[in-house]
Amino acid sequence: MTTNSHAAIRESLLERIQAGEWALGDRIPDEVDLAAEYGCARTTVNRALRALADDGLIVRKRKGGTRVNPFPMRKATLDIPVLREQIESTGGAYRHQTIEQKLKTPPASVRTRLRLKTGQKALYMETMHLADERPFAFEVRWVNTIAVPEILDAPLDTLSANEWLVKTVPFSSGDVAFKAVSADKKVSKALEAQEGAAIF
Amino acid sequence: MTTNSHAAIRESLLERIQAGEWALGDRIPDEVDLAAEYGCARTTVNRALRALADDGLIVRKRKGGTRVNPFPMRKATLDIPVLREQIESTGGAYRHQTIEQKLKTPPASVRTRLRLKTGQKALYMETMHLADERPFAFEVRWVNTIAVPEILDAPLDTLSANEWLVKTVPFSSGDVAFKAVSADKKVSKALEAQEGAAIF
DNA sequence: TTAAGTATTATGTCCATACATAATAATGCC
DNA sequence: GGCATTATTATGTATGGACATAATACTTAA
Repeated sequence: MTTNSHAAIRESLLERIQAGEWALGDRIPDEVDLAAEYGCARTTVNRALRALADDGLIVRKRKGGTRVNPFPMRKATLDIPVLREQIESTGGAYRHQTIEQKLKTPPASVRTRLRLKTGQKALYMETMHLADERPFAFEVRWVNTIAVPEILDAPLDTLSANEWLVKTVPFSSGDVAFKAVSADKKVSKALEAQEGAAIF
Repeated sequence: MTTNSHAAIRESLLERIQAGEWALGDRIPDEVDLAAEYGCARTTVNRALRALADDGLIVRKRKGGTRVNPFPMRKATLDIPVLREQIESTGGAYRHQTIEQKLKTPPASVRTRLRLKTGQKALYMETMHLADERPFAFEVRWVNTIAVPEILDAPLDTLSANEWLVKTVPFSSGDVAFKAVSADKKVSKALEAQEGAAIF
């Protein structure tokens, strides 16, 4: 109850579910009760619960209440940005460059998708994609190393992680999520720097 | 403006974007103006815009306003339910059964993911998955036949569409989305019927 | 007993308002 | 001019109240 926001509540509920406070298929308290418990408006709880439902963690039914998804289907969610294709289709030469690559604790949204518990780390990668040596896209990626431990030894210098994953990982074995982000401060700095470097 | 709901507004904006009312990277009216135009509260417009932003169709920045995503990255989103693995891991015998399979107009949420225009159809499939002849899961699936035209001739009797897609489709070529749904009326009817049939 | 109709309940949605926050634009100063 | 400071602006989030709706639980009549 440190801060009262939909994100914090979502966070808290996620932990409680993962901690086993409610079993699979169990009904969790309704919005009014949770609002009382967290000391906020029902609207706020509603938003948190809707987010969890979108992630497939809980199932909601009118009158029936909200339940922990009794059918936690193991699914691999791959968002594959096909950058190489996009670039080569316009006649450009594709190249990529790894900027950062290390184990890190992911934020809540990613953690939910990867079905990691709080504190568990995932492989964090930042990659710059270049078309004709000009920066084209910056990509952030999280990989669940528990599901895909081989990636730690993969030859990511020559293949992009994207390609490697698509070619190597049996789809039934892991949970992987990619995430392309829009440019923020850090990114535009990197883009500028490279753009400058490309000019000279 | 027939009905005023976040879904309708989202729908309308999606069409207007696809119709080219605003170019890529263009700024669209801000929430207050849209609320006035649609005759609703800003909250409602906000929700619609947030949904579109989640789908990657628009990009939002504080003070900067909302813009049509200038970087419409083509990406394939695969949500692969690995039902066979799940069933066989518990020692069951897996079998599936196609219940329905036809071209249909998808709802907005699916259409957005498949990047189809209004009115364009997609392949709609309903499949029942059985473990030891007992109904285990019901699955609804939408496939963009423009991206994956070969599926119309695929041997889906022996392979499930799931397996066929995973094995055959080059990931860079198409937009496919799967969607597993929780049991509704129609489904539970089907489940009951099959359960009864399995007993005798 | 079964079917039809009714009440109850938890989620779904909308509204009007308020304040927070990030990012740009404008300002004033050296 | 260049730089730090201060508006301004559009989105982000939260609230409390209201009504809609779907689905269950209950009741009543055939």
